[in-house]
Amino acid sequence: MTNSTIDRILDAAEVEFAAHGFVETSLRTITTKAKVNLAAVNYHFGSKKGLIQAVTDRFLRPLTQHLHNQLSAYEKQPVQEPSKQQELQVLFTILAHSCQHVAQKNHHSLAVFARLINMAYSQSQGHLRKHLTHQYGASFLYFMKLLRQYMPAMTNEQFFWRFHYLLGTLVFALSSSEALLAICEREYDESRRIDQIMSDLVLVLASAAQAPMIGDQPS
Amino acid sequence: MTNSTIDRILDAAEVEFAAHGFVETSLRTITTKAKVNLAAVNYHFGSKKGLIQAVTDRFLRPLTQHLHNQLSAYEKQPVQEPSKQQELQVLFTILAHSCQHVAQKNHHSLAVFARLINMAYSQSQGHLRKHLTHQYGASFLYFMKLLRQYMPAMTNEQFFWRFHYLLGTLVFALSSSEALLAICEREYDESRRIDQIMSDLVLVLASAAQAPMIGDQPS
DNA sequence: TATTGTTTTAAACATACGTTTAAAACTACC
DNA sequence: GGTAGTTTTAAACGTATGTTTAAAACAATA
Repeated sequence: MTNSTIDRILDAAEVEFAAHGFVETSLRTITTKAKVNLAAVNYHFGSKKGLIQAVTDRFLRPLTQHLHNQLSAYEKQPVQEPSKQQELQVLFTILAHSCQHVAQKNHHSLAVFARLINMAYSQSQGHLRKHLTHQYGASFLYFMKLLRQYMPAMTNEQFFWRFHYLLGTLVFALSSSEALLAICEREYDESRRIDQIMSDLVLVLASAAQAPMIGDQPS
Repeated sequence: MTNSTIDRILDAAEVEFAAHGFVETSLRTITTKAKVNLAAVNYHFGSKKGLIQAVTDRFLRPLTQHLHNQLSAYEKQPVQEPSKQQELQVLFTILAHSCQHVAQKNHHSLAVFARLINMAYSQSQGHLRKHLTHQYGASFLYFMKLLRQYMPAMTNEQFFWRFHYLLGTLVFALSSSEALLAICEREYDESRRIDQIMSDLVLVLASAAQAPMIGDQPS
C-alpha cells in the first residue's frame, strides 16, 4: 500500500480540521495522530495549504458529483406537481442525501465542509470563494436553478438573499451538529440520529423558502 | 482621557476580530492599527484572552440588556392575537432591533458576535458555551420562553432543534452580511441596507418556526 | 520641587509553527 | 546483488506569536 501514509494523514487531518479548524490545528498534531513523520505533509502535499485542499477535495468531488447525478435524475423524471411544499422538500432532500452520502464514508467531512463555507463567506477571503465556485460551483448552481423554479415571484436579488439564509441554516446545523447532539442527549436524554435531524431540517428549509416577501400579506 | 488607549485597542481589535477571527489576528496588528505599544494589551487586559472578553463584553452587555427590556415591554403589553405569523414576526423583530441597536454604536460587533456563537457551538469549546450562557444566557432564555409559546405542539427536544436552526440562519446572515452585501452589489448592482435584510430575515425566521413537523400533513 | 503611583515604551524571552535539508531506509528493476 | 528512484526520518532553520521585563515618561499630590 503505497498511499497508506497519505491516507493516514488525510484521515487525521480531517478529524482535527473538523474539530478545531484549519489554522488552529498544527501539522505536528496531525502527523502525530497519523503516526507519520512531520515532513511527510510537505513531501506529499507540498504545504499545509495543499493538505487542506486535498482534504476538502476528497469529499467535495464526490459530493458535487452525487448531487449533480441526483438532480439530473430528478429533472428527467415526470413532473408530478403535488404541492410546492412537497416539491421543495424533494429538492432539499436530494441535497441532504448527497451530504449524508459523503458523510457515510468520511465521517467528519460535513463539519469541514461547513467550516469551508463559513470561511468562504468571510469577506477578505474572496479568493477561496472564487476557487470553490470555479471548481465545484456547477452542481450548486444547478441546484439553485431548480430551486429558483419554485420561487418565481422573487427578483433575482431577493432569491439571492433567500438562498443564503437557507445556506446559513444548513451550514450551522452541519458545523454544530456534534455539539448540539451532545447537548440534546444530556438535556433531554434522548438521542437523535443525523437522518432524523436532516429530514426535520428539510421541512424547515422548505417552509423558509416559501416565506412571504416584504409587503405581502401572509395567507 | 485616561481610557483613550483602552478604547483605541478595543476599536481596533473589534475590526480585526470581525474581519479575521480571534486566532488569526495578532496583537501586533491590533496595536499597530491602534497606534499603541504592543505591551499595552497585556498591561490593560492581562492577556489576549482578556482582550477578547473585553471586546465581546462591550456589546454583549448592552445587547442582552436591550433585548431583555424590549421583551419585558412586549410581555406586559396586552395580547392582540392577530395571527401566529405576525406575533412571531414581532418577536423576531425585537431580536433584530436589539442587534441593530448595538451595531449602530459598534459597527463590527455583530460579525464578532457571530464568530463567538459559531465558536461556542464548535464542540470541544464547551467552556466558552458555558461561560456565555452563564453570563448572558438569561435574556436569550427569556426570548426562547416567549418563542416557545407560539410553538406549543412541539416537544422540548423538537423545539431545541428548531431554535438552533433559526439561530444558524441568523448567525450566518450576520457573519456573512458584509461579503453578501458586496457580492449582491456587484452582481445585481443594487445595494441593500442592513435593515431591509433584517426585516426580510424576520419573515423567513417566522415561517421557518412554523414549518410542519415530521408526520404532519402540510396544510 | 520632590515623591509616589500610573502608564508607556523598547527590548528581550520563550514557545510554537511551517518549512527545508540531507542523510538514511526502503523498493523495484536490471 | 547492485543501482536508481522513492519514501521516511531526525534535525535544524527562520519566522511569528503572546508574554515579560525593566527602564523611561508621565501625572497627581504634598
